[in-house]
Amino acid sequence: MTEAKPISDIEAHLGYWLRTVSNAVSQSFARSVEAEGVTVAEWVFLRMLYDVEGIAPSQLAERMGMTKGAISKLADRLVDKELVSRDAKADGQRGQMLMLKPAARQLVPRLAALADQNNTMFFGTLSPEERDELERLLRLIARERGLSDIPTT
Amino acid sequence: MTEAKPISDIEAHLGYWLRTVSNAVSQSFARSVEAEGVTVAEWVFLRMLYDVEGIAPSQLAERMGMTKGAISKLADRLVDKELVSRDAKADGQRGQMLMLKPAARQLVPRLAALADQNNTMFFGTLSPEERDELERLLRLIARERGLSDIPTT
DNA sequence: TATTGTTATACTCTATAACTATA
DNA sequence: TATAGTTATAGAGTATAACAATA
Repeated sequence: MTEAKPISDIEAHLGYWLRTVSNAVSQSFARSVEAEGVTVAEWVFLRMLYDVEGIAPSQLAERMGMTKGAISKLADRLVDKELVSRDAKADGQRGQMLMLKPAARQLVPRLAALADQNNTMFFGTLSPEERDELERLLRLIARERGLSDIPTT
Repeated sequence: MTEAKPISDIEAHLGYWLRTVSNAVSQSFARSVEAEGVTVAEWVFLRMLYDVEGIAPSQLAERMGMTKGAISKLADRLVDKELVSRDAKADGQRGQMLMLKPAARQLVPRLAALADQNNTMFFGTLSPEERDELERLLRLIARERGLSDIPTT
């Protein structure tokens, strides 16, 4: 029989569980918003636009940690769905302006409710203190590693 | 100006940060194992096979939370790379047997080292107690939601 | 004939890089 | 002529479902 050399994976576990739980949460959420006709990435896109008057694709790309190309494609879909408008910036400014259309302003709160529902399903078993701690640790890592420091609130 | 109705997203935050951090960890790890010629999913696949003598594709699919089709495709790639063997089960048993080839037995510990390195990079700023707590909370959620209760160790 | 596995199809996500438009 | 954005290409991941093989 082949000897399985034991691998020290105390730390590897953390990455493993993080990925496992995150994927499950995202997949579940994807199913839940599917009925509203959007994907998870589209939800994040819309959610970000909800809090601002308008934003340039390049800026959104930075905030979402995606490339210009990816944002462009996402924007295409959302424009097709009549949820987002894409206009040239005013006067002497170069570039574009992405904005939510009225339909999306109504949609986002519904999606947010689904997000809450989904999160309750997964994190509801944790105590409020545990949830706070989990969020604190995740934000800590995000900040340390320079990940999007978007408030999102 | 458009009124941005405030959305209660205390809980939505948790899912958001979870996804953000998890994606960053996975992407970073993907880059790191790319040099060894494997993807993250392939790493998980190989890691699972490392601890067993052999396993049926169907069983692996269940453990990895993937469909048969996805496992089949993954297995194809790994067989092409000469890292995994795919043989009919012995005697009267139906189905197949996936096993690591010797090259993979040497590879997995190297990948595990990269995983440790990657995890240290992301979780190293947390104290040991915080890391334990993070893992405890993630495992708790995974168990509650019936996610793969694989020890992985 | 169930069960196991493969193949075909399709879509999202992501990245890179070449290309276009314009202030 | 930089900069902003689009388009083309490609590969990974995932899912569904039709199909094949076999104990």
